[in-house]
Amino acid sequence: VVTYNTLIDACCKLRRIDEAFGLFRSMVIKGLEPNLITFNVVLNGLCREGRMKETSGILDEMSRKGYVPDEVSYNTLINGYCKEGNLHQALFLHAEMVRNGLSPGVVTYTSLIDCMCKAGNLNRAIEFLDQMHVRGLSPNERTYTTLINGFSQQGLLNEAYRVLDEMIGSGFSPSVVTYNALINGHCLLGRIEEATEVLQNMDGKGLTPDVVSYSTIIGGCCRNHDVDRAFQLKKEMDHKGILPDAITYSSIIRGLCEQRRLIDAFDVFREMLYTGLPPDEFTYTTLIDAYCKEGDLNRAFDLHDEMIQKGILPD
RNA sequence: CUAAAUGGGA
Repeated sequence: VVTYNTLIDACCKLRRIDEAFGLFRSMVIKGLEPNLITFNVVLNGLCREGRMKETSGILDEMSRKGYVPDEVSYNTLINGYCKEGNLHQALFLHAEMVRNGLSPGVVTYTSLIDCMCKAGNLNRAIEFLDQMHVRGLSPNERTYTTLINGFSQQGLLNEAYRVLDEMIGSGFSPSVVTYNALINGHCLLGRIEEATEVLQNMDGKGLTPDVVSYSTIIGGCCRNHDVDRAFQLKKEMDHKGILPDAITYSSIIRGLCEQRRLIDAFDVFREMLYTGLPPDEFTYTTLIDAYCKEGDLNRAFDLHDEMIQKGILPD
């Protein structure tokens, strides 16, 4: 059963949920009883795909077999509904888990805080943080990072840094993710200089900027119509041995398209192919959109066909 | 063996 659970989980994480279901069903055929973890893994697979409707069927199947959802099950579902933007259902499940005698833990609260942040309701996020303290729970590094990201996304950098201080004061070391959230906050305000400073200060904290750190700033430069600076940063990445990914490339392509530099954009696209990085749906959509806007429908259709041929489905 | 946080398109 453990082997199956591991395999099913791996399929879910690779977004091969159909194979996951195949394995799940074949367990029963082989006479293996799925356990609570199996069900949790399957629930998580559905949640990750945004297939929340299908979770009730699995929950029914669970209860038919006599399994009662545990904290992990609830956290999985709460997070799924949060990502879907269904705050109501997330809060309902939070109440239900308490009603069923389960104690929401730090993971539950971090999900709810993230949910509120993404909904732009930072006051509500802080309320949950306070509620955690009342219940004797301590936020962890991820909880703080979630909040810092929430404030950064809203352009409330002072608040974000206040949380950072609190985080450090509580004995936590900000991670690369924490700093990346702050970098993004600076970029969203168009303050690329500051973002770059944060990036540079990371080294002194014993942290190495990663592909996200760079892609964030590259995206920020492109939004500011400064593609040249984006190229500079891309060079710096190459120099440091940080491998760009599809997002890094798509950001640059997007910046070039916006400047109507479609020839350059296509060159970058070719470089991407050349380095063996598979473009994804976003990359294609960016280019197709740009060619359409230029009235070059032939190239747009060529790319459309190319993406289908590569098994990337247009949406 | 399962749950929470950071970057790109329309």
